[in-house]
Amino acid sequence: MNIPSEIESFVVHFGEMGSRWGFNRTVGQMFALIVVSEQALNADQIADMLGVSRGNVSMGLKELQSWRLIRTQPIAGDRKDYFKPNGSLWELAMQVLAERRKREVDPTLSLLRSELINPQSEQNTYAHQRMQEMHDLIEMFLTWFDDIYKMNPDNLKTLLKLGAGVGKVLDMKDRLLTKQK
Amino acid sequence: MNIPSEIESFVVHFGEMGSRWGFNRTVGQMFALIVVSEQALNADQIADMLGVSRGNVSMGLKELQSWRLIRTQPIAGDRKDYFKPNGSLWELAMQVLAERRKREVDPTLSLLRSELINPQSEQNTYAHQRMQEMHDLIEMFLTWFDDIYKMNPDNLKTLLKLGAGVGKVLDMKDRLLTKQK
DNA sequence: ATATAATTTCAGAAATTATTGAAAATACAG
DNA sequence: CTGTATTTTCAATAATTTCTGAAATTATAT
Repeated sequence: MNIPSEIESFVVHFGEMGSRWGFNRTVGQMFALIVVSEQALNADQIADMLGVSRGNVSMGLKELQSWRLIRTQPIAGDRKDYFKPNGSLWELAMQVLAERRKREVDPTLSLLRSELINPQSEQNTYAHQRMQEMHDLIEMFLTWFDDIYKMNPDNLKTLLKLGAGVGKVLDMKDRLLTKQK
Repeated sequence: MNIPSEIESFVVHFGEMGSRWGFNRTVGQMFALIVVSEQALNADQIADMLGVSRGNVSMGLKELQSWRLIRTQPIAGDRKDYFKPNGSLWELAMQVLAERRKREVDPTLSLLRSELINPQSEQNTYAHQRMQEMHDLIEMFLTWFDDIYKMNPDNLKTLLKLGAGVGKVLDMKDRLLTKQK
């Protein structure tokens, strides 16, 4: 690996974690490298820095683009494609959440929906009830996520920082409304 | 596969999704099977129903137990271990979230922390700043998650159903407090 | 058009991960 | 303690995923 020592362990770590995050080692390393690089990087630079083949980098770039995590940056007088992160860290994090939801949760909801609409056996078996329960739970989470996803980042950050404190606000709302009556 | 047709596609699906969820195909199928079974199942039953080896089932059960997703249920007059889900679907979902957080996010936070405390180069490089930013973002998410995790399920469900509506409640709180002044 | 630069593709090789099944270990009844 | 039932382990093998590198394709400058 041919990269500055201060980022090496960071890049290696993202490679190791890559598999847990839905992409492979090289893709994880590529993402880490692009995120901490001030200048956009071209494919040859990435291949050289990580010590992997040019073909592998090409496939990895495709994958990161399909996740909408990177984009190209034209550099005047250079025909190569240069890649940089597709937005702020906050935007990248939200993008990862949205993409994982699409890949990890949506297919399960679809399956449950079609099983429940089109049951293979009479309803009210134990299994059927549990699938219904699972469907409703996933749907609740996704409705919440859709809602939250639409909020503007500042409100969302406020909400995050509030944490469980939001429960107190809900209580307070009730008390205030009661008093007003 | 030797299971009732009404759950077969559900079980197969959980096998396919398994890899995206951090465990392998067999473990995914085992989990699905245990969740939709009214009676607790023993290892031989599972091996037979899924058509996999006894050894594979033994390893899978270990893994599901390490995720705290299943537990044993003693059956009078039977020396075999019988397995059932370790709690309600809600509890299982929260458990999956907690476990994935531990495996997917905590290690990255640790790494960032140690890199930032013990920097390999002078601070204020671009890379250093981005790592700091990433650290702070992850820490914010985790603090939020810890907070939320402690809430009781009913409040949490209310909050989920409220979704972005929580923004309105925050606004209302401000308005009510202002009026009271 | 032609030549050159850059990127993508993909078959085969390498690396990794999952599975089997038989042997070892453990648990327990009589 | 002995014998039997049950579970676990793990070396060998199978299956899957990732990676390489050369050939094919695409893009662009002259």
